[in-house]
Amino acid sequence: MKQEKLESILDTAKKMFARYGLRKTSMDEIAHMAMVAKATIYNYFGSKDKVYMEVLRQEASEIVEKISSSVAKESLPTDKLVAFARAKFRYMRKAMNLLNLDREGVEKLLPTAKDIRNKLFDQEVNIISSILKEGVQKGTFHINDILLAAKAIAHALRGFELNWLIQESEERIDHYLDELMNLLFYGLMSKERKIEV
Amino acid sequence: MKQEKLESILDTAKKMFARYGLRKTSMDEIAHMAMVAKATIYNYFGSKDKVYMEVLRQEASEIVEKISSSVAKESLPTDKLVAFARAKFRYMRKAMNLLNLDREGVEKLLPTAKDIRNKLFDQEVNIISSILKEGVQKGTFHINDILLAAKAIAHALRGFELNWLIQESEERIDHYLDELMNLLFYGLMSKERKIEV
DNA sequence: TTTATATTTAAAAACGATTTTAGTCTAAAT
DNA sequence: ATTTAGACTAAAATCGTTTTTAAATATAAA
Repeated sequence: MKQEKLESILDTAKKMFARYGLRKTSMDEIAHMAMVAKATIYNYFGSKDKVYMEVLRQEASEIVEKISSSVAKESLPTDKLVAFARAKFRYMRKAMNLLNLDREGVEKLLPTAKDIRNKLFDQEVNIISSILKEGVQKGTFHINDILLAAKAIAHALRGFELNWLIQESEERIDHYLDELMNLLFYGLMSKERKIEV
Repeated sequence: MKQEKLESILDTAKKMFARYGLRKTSMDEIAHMAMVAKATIYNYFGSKDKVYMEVLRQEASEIVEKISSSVAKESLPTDKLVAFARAKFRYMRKAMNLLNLDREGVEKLLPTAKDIRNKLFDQEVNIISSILKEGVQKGTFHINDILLAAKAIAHALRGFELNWLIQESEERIDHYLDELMNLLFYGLMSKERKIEV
């Protein structure tokens, strides 16, 4: 098993799935473009679906990675949370296959693909949790149930994910996202509130 | 134009669309079930699509109505906001046509149907705005840009809408919703926070 | 192991015949 | 003056069949 062959296969598969979708790209094409024999792909992956799943897995973990490193660059918990939200949407845009997943409609979705999406969600919750936990330890945040709060925030962020999928004006969405962060930090209740996020 | 005929048509159309979907219900069936002549439906509505749009419009305005009355029952701005969120999801569940809209996939969606959904969103923003405004006037809330805040909240709530469309565990979602409200009220920043919503 | 090639097999596309259905029209009924 | 039943048309959906495509396997050579 040469690593480069495996990478070549996944690389071209990723590009072709993104461009033509799962149904419209054949194993023969992938083999040809990746310059390997078709049998080799089957040796490595076993089936077309498994190739696709691996592509999804890669995109998902890439997103988690990018988000994590964006978050790590910040030191304040508040900045980390903002960095999280922004990075999530910036890099999601580029994960074409994870997105096309939605475009094809909810019911056609392979169960494994659903799992990958759920796992991504869980990882996001984890990251948010650790940000919140750090915030509590540093005394910046005050939260009773960290996990519950993290999940609530993760769910809320999905609303934005959905909205720029349906092609909202892009520019605006970011404003609302910033405002949501602002609200999350300082709440609606009467106290002085900072404006910039 | 007898009002009862018009209502009968819309009523049966609503039920049949909800049960069998737009494509699988014919004008002949609607006419037969509503006990009117097909020509009558065309007299009133002009086309099948227009009947469908009217059904959607009704469902949307019904939701707005129900939400508004739920909100009106509360007197405190905080209670109103919670009532809004809960009512929205309770009544959305029953608006099957508005939901099937999504299940059929984003791209097949009639442009007018999109408009109706956007209008519903705008109306939700309006209700939230007025709640926030009242909260500010009463001194309960402190918000710089009310409209911006309202939109951010409306977007966030869409995340939950999406999630129980994909059939999350139902029970849990409500918890996260409550927690989101809690976060919105009191924020993450360190101060004492009330628990019950 | 990997490759090229051939083979099997199940599913998707293509096709044409048939039926259904949106939308119109008319003459009779209310 | 509406409303109705029914007939009509043109377009779309459905259906049964054939053809093609593409996933997956097998084989033999490199």
